[in-house]
Amino acid sequence: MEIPRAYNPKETEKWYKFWEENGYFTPSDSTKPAYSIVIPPPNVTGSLHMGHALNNTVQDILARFKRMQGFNVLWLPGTDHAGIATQNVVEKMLLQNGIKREDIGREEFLKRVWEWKEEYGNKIIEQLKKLGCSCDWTRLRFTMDERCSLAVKEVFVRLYKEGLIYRDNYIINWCLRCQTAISDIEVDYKEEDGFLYYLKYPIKNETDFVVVATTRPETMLGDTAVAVNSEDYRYKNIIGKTAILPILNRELPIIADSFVKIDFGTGALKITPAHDANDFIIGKRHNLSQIKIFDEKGIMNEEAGPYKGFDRFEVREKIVDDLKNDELIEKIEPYKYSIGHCYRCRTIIEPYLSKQWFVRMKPLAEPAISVVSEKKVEFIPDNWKKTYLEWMENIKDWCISRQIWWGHRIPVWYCQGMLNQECRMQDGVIVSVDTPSVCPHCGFQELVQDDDVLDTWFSSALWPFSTMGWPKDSNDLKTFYPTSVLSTGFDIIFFWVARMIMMGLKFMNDVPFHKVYIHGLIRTDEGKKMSKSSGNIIDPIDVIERFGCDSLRFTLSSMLSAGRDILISEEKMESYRHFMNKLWNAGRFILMNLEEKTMKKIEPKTLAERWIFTRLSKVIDEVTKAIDNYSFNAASLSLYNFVWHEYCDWFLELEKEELKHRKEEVCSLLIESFSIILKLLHPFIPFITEELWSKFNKGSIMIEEWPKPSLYSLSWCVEAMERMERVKEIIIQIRSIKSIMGIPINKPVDVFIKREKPTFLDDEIRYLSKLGYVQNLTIDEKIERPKGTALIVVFGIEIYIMFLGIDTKKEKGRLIKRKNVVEKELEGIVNKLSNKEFLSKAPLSVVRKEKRKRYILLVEIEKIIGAISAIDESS
RNA sequence: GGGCGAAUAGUUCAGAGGGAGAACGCUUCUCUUACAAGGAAGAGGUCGGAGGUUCGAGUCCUCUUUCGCCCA
Repeated sequence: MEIPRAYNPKETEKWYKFWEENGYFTPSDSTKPAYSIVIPPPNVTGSLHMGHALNNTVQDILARFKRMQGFNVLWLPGTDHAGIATQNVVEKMLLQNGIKREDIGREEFLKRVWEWKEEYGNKIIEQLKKLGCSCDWTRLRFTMDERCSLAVKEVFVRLYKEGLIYRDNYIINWCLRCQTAISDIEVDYKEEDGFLYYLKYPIKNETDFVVVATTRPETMLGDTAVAVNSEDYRYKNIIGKTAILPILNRELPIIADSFVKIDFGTGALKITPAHDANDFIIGKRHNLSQIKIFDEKGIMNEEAGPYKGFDRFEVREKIVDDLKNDELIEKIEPYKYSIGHCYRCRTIIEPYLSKQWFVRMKPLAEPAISVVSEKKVEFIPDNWKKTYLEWMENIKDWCISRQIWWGHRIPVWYCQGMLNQECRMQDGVIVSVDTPSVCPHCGFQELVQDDDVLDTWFSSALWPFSTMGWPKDSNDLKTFYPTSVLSTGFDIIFFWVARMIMMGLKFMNDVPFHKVYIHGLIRTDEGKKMSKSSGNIIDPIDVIERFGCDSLRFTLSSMLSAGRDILISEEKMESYRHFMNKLWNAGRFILMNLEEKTMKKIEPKTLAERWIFTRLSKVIDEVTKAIDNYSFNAASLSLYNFVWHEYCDWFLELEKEELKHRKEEVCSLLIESFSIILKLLHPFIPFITEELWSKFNKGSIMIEEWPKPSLYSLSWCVEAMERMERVKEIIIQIRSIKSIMGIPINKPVDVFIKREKPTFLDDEIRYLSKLGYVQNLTIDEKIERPKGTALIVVFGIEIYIMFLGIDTKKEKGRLIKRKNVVEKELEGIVNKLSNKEFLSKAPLSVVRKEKRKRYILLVEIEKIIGAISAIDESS
């Protein structure tokens, strides 16, 4: 049978449809042990980037591997509604037609978002299919679908009833562009160049001033106190006095608080409880009033007096000018300070006093800390555990309400009547899974639902069980929860992993997954982050088009060493595409020799056969262990090297000769060995392996059984390995010496081996003649160095190669060079072996090994010296 | 300021107590009957620095330099 000369990935990628149509992605046999993974749901607005490609390649390798190992595998896919991001996308689209979301209202806007989702939201799903992902698409989920929404409401209500969700006026992070609160971890802090302004506040009824330092002078308008540290002798006498806020002439008590750092600025701190998180806490401690000076858009309100109506940053300049005029600025120093930005839109975040919903985290965090310290959830690599624990131990309450429209509407209604004591006690708050028609407290019929929606991560936190049917008691939950492993990047350990663990423990009474595999970031070959703005993005879909999906996957997996960033380049993709071509051609070679597909079970016969099946057993073992340990790079590289440099370079070459004599047997062995190789490679490169498999075998490789090492006797294996290593080494040396002598590799030579004849098998002699181009081989213990030969010593065996008209100068030079190398090595060994402590303290096996090495090197040196003096004598 | 990680061949990385390795790149030879996206041979490294533990240290410990990331 003939297949194309060159590997064409496009031809192989058709198999995806076949797998899906045959239902191979759907778990079917519940008698098998379960293995489950939930996909980290990509944003519904997203398109596949290299990070997705990496993460999903990992999951697919595991899913396919476990499926072949006989597990009932569920890989549950889905997408995330991505509240703010999606709302932004649809808003932008509407704006192109001049429509603002406020123009069409909430209901209509949401309708448009859903329409958008139906039309464009499946892009990334299609891309995952292109990547070969074996997800169970019959269970495709969306964080906003009915099932997940129900879970969200249920969780909210239960947490509220337990007092773990509360509503409070608090300093939150307000994004002026997104027009919503965001949580603490959604704020990125960046160092920026700014100024430290020293403002002089007069002290009431005195001529003196207290000088406060601030980076945000405009916030003075909201100041309600000045604080100093009671330990600070400079200020001891002013505690209890009153300062006068310039411009507004507000009276500010001067208070003492240990939070104030004596050595920062002047040691006196202006307190703005409504616009700074620390000041807010100090304000609470001292019962200070909270004055908001600007609205949600950053525009000054009436509290700002003369500055009303201006933007907050304009006000900064104005105030500084005005204070300068009044000589109330002592100095302005350049100052680097860390400032928060919205992680989504980069806008500077304002700490803002606002009424929001919060989750009380401490009680949820405690059990989530235990399961990780007790290794019920294991991080791979292990060091992420520390990051996780540190964050969890210092966790703060989670602000979950968002002032946007797209998302899970908070299941809270406010009674507009508050007719009785009970209702007033509850502040008219009704929390319910189902939409209430009357107030359960007072029976009033006018109820208004909370406008806000929940943080998208709130629904993501429930993902491992909401997707499986919770709060119903579903079969999927019984079978597949807890999941086996979660694969993700370290950037969302706090956002997502931690919250899933907390929610899983709270509502399922069990961890959501046993292992968390954390992979590195994809970077460019220069180690830079890929980003749209630097234009250095490598698009996985583009790579798949050009190099094939399997090349991409194999590139990623071969670089996937736990916890390390991955630098990719087109060069690498290309080199792994070469590997695909190599594999393709190995298959092609076997096919070309095949007369019929039927394979008989044949025992390996020749040395090369015994050797390759021994090696294969070892490789099966290595690869299985490597995948089990998440060492994807070790698994792929071990397969790469085995296939290319052992199977193709040696085994196939040697079997070419065998094919001439025992075709049927050899074909069976070729198919058997190659089929095992294909199976081992299948989780990494599913398409090419399926395509090649289909040429030799019936059925799909996807549902084949994972190979197990063959059981051969140890001595059989050891002998095959040793002999093969020896004959390979002799061949390599013969080639090398020919190359040095400037003789073509394939020029036949006569070779003499000083050994008893029976120490070499016929197989070995044939291999020497085939791959070493040895013409006449003499094996005899009594050989004395024949004239006109070059010497090599392999594992202590003297071997002479006859060259007509040998260049004795070159040969002498070569021998001297070799002698130097061997002498140096020998010196080290001799030193070791003459060290008494080494002899007495090192393990016996090591000592024995060193002695053996010494012996072999001594023999080689002796022979080399002999050869050199023979050259000297004859010249 | 606290934490984590990295530093090994020109490049990207593996190796985690007993012979410094791979891939890519480079040099030379080679269109050989599966594959020139191939084959063969080669050059290239005081394993960031200093100390220590050990019979023995890329490998373990301490300190240090440089770079990267996270948290405050």
